[in-house]
Amino acid sequence: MRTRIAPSPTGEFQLGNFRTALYNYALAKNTSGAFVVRVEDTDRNRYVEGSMERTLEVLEKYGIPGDESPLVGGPYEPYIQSQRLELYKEYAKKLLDSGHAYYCFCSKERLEELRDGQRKSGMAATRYDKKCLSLSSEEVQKKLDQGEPYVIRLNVPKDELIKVDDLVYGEITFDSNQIDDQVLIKGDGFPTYHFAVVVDDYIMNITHILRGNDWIPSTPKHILLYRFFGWEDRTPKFIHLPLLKELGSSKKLSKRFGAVAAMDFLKQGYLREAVLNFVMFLGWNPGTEKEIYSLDEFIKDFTIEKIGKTDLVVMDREKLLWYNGHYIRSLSVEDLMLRLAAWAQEHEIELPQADKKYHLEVLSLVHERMKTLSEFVPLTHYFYADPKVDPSLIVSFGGDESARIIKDLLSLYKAVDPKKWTSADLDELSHSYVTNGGYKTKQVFMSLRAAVTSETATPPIFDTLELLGKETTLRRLDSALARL
RNA sequence: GGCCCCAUCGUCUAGUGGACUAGGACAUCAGGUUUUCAUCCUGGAAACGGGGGUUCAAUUCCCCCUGGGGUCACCA
Repeated sequence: MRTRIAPSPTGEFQLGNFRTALYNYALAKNTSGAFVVRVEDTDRNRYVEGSMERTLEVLEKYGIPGDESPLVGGPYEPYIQSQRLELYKEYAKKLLDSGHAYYCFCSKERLEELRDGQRKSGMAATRYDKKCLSLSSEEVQKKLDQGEPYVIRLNVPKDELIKVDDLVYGEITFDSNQIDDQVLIKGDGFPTYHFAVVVDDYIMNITHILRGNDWIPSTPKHILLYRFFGWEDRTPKFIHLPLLKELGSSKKLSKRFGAVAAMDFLKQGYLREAVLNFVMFLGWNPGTEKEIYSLDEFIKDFTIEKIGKTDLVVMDREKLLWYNGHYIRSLSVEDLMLRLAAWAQEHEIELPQADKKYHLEVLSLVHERMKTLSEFVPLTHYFYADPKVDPSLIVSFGGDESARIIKDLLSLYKAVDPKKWTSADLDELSHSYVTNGGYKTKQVFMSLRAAVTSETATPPIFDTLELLGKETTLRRLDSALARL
């Protein structure tokens, strides 16, 4: 199978489009076909500089690059529509000649009036009234010669039922009277999406179209085009996918809830395999209880039959977070460090300085506590620099005896043989202090934790002290004591 | 509003007439892993929108209602 995505360079590549890309990629790969990336930059007004490059880059980063794309080329070059303008004109001409398309010279003002009038009269959908269809060829030629601006419209037949055969939704029937005479070539000579997509999909031999179900209503226009060109036998299979929605909101993805651009998830410290795994299940599932999927496994198991019919899929960011934690935990500490370093470098995030051995030890303590790479710094700051400790935090655990506890621990730890500065020894020593002093374990250990780390949640406290070392521990206790 | 689509726990979903006391995962709650947090383990609560049919039998098939969404541009 040959599949494609057709991103338009009008902004950042969003997660919804990314999901579509992933499914297209998987379908092509599991049939040893090709996944095409074709940039649809036919809207000059909305064109955003650099958008195409970033889209191609993000596909690359997630490991689902196009087999054919503006980046790597391919047998049907070019893969950027603005470079294929002549082609569209040529094909528009064919439709013009066969009477399936016509020139329209109506002004924007007239079209607006038309629409307003139709709306007021309570007409269902607003449609062009085919006024210019009645122009004689002489009149058309005359206007053309005079250089009057024009568009080319599709001549949609009256009173016909147009059937769309969708592989997940089944057969959907549309009344042609509901369909507008779609503009095919715009006033600036650029094709509209509807026209360019059909021409290019045909030329590029695309066999399956997976796209968001917001495209369902325009599919009959595309079907008509295939028919008018005489390409019925090469009409691709249509597969429409549920749209993505934000949890807690009634509508589409929103920045209010966090990242929406596929690239941003990476930047925020999500692992690509986690985002991939999360996205796979937004509209598809294998029908088994397997939930952890690598890209390769997904490619192997992905089938159209298992795509869900649901209309809207809510993306639950909590689940993504869980996936991310899962993948972080499944990494070795060494690998995690490599990933962390690469991530920090790529996104210009500053990591604390220390030698590799120390980093690894810190990492092994917070490994299972990290849900995103970006949590590393807030989770470990006290391993790298003396924290500012709020005395009241210590008091909130130690009460009136806070100063005494810290003082006792300080002298207790001072006497420890540096060679015996280990988690187990400190644990034993401290526990006997708690018992002998008649304290509550929580009172003592939480005071200690707060004094040394300024946090209430850390790895086991004696593991922490061991790694911090005797000198640092004493220094921090000393400074905490001074402020109590 | 016209047209089109969709409808199982809070969320993603399994389920294609009887094997369903409706399964899993996330989230949530309780307990355990003898200090916190996290991990891990155990357990709990949690759903077939409503009404008609069809059938010996409906979550599953049909119709209506309701609800949700999409789309109606010289944007994609």
